[in-house]
Amino acid sequence: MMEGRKKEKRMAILKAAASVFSREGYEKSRMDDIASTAGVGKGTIYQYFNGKEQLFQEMIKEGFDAFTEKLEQEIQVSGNDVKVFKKIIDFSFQFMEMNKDIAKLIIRIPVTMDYQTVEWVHIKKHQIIKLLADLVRQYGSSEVDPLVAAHGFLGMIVSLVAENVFLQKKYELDAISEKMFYIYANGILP
Amino acid sequence: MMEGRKKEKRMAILKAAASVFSREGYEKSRMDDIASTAGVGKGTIYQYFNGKEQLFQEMIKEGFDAFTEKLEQEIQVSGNDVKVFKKIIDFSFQFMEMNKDIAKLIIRIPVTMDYQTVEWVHIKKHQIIKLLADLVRQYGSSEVDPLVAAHGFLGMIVSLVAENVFLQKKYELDAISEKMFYIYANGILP
Amino acid sequence: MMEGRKKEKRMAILKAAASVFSREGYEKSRMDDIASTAGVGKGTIYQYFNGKEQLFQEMIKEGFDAFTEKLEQEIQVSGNDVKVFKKIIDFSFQFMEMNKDIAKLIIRIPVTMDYQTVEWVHIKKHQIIKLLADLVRQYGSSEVDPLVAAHGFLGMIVSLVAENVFLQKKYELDAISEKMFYIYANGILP
Amino acid sequence: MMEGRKKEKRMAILKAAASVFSREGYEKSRMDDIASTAGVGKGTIYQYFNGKEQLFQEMIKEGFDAFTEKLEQEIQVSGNDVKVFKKIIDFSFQFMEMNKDIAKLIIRIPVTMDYQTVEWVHIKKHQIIKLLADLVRQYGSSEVDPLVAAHGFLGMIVSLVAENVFLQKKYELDAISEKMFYIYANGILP
DNA sequence: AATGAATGAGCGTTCATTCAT
DNA sequence: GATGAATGAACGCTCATTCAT
Repeated sequence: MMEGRKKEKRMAILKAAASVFSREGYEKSRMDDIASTAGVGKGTIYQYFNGKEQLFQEMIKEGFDAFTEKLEQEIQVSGNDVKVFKKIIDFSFQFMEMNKDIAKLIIRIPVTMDYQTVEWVHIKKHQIIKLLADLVRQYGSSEVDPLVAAHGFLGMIVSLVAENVFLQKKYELDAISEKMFYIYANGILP
Repeated sequence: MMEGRKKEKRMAILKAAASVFSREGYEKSRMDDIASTAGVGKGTIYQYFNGKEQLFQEMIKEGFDAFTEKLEQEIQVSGNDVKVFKKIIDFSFQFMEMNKDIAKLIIRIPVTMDYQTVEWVHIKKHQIIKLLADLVRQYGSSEVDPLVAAHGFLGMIVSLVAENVFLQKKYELDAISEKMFYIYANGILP
Repeated sequence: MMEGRKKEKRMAILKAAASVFSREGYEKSRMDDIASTAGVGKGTIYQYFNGKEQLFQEMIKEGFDAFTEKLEQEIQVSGNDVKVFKKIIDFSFQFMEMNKDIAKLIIRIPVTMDYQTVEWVHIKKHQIIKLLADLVRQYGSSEVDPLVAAHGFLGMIVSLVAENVFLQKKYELDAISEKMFYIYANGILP
Repeated sequence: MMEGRKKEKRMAILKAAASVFSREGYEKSRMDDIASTAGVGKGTIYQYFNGKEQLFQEMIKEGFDAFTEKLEQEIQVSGNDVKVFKKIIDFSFQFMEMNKDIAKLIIRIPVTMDYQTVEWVHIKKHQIIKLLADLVRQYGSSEVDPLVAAHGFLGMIVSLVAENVFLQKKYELDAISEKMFYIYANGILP
């Protein structure tokens, strides 16, 4: 019971934090603003988090973990097929579409964020890259360098997600996804 | 003469700004720090720029313009050959390697920057994408969507440049460039 | 019974308050800390006291009253002899040694304490001074001003008690007491 | 010139600090208040002092140093006579009368003040006590313990100064001084 | 033109107090 | 009665900007 209430309030604060941080950026975000967005008093935030910085970190970590976890599930349920890359693109587009706040913040972790968090994100990102590199090894030509290919794949996705997330221009994500997969699979040469 | 002196001082401030902003991030950078790095008094900056925000904008704009300008030259001097993409990758790597300060800031324009600057950067980026899309139309298969391909290309470059710029891990850029070009040209499939 | 329980809890809070206030000073003491030291919930304190300030006042008052009461007893049981001053010194040293928390706070009532409490302490102090002045009148030379002599006596005691209470340097209180009494009785001149 | 201006402003801040700290106590004093009392902006204080704590320390130190310095002069110019104790009492009364702000603070250094400052004050106080003990050795009976006598002397002075400083009751300091000297010299016994 | 001392708006955080359970 | 989660007023300090020199 009690536990449920506390979990709920914690989630409300995290959600408000994601919204405000993503709209204002870390430095310009005010704890006041996050508190009133979450519908709690300013002091309440400090019952759940040590301070602004830890609040930011927790939010990023939970968001990124949710993405990674679901991405891994997605990969596992996909059959043994190169189409897994298409699935990944689709999933990424959908996840980021549904979690724009977190997406914005993950794509551009403030350069000034403490070294620990930056490093944490870096490690997480490389876990994803390793995952992708393994898939490239499995389905790709032996001519391609798996790590470079994985990096490139992630870069492509991020570039298009960013376009969608930051600029509020709606693309037909399905069509884009298909086209991007084609390019990644076959290259641009005739 | 006088003009020359002023230009010099302006450049000194811009250079100092790039260094400090890139090291500290926009919000944590202090005008004091930029002034002493530039070797001028704090008040002097306000003789050349309206304030912190405009200083940041001018710096970004000049940096990005320099990149775009030289990129266009590079494209024009490159022969009529698909190898132009390889040249672009090489050029990007080199430019970013030599202008890491600007590179960092361009890659992660603070989310908080005013809408005008974000929009300005967006327009500039799309000029580059159009340029790239034209090249795709010229040398690529008719099966690929030129805009998506251009986006993907830029994403790949940025992803690898970011790795190099932020993490101080030195890659052998030449080798990476070659591998990336192969993937972009032929895709990952066997 | 109920009454007994309440009294006990009240005493526990007062004791905890004396300990914390004396260790941290009035302003730096936190009600949280006092509550947990007393082994009660934070809200419980407010069932027994109006707030932080009143808690402090009650504690001081009870401590001071205990001192004055016992001091008066001590004086009454002492025979009709100038040695009563020696007894007073001994008693003060012993009392303060056993109630260091209260001693610290009485010696240095925070300047910020509300005027009422300061005035209350002042009145109590002057009751003691009157008591002492009467003794001076009784046993001292007619040349000395009883009030000034009483003030001086108290000052001497406080000065030495403070040294002992604040600095944790253990003096041989008996020896000191003897020496101080000699000086007060005979003066420093040969 | 410039130096003069800066020194003046520094002094103005120190004076305002003494006034506010002595009226409100350390913790309740607000930097805002000190600034406006000094007639400067809040930020200006931070150009001259590192923060609230250092401001308090500097003020105490300069005040105490001024007292000690002048006290030593007073002792030296006093002839070789037991009357030096009378001079010390007079001087102390006068100094504290003219520097009530500092006097209040010296008498009751907040218990919570950082250990360094408390220790610094303690050392200074013991320098004075040594000075007094030497005088007792010089002019007093061989029967008295010089250190205890010095402590007692200081205690007497402080007790009466405190009465005067805190309670704004004006005594005829000259008369008190004479009476106190008599007691200290001859004791209270007939 | 160049400077840097002065300024004060702005914000993260603490903690005494309240009140629903 | 007893509790402790929630609250928000309060304050020290920072730093972009101004302006007298």
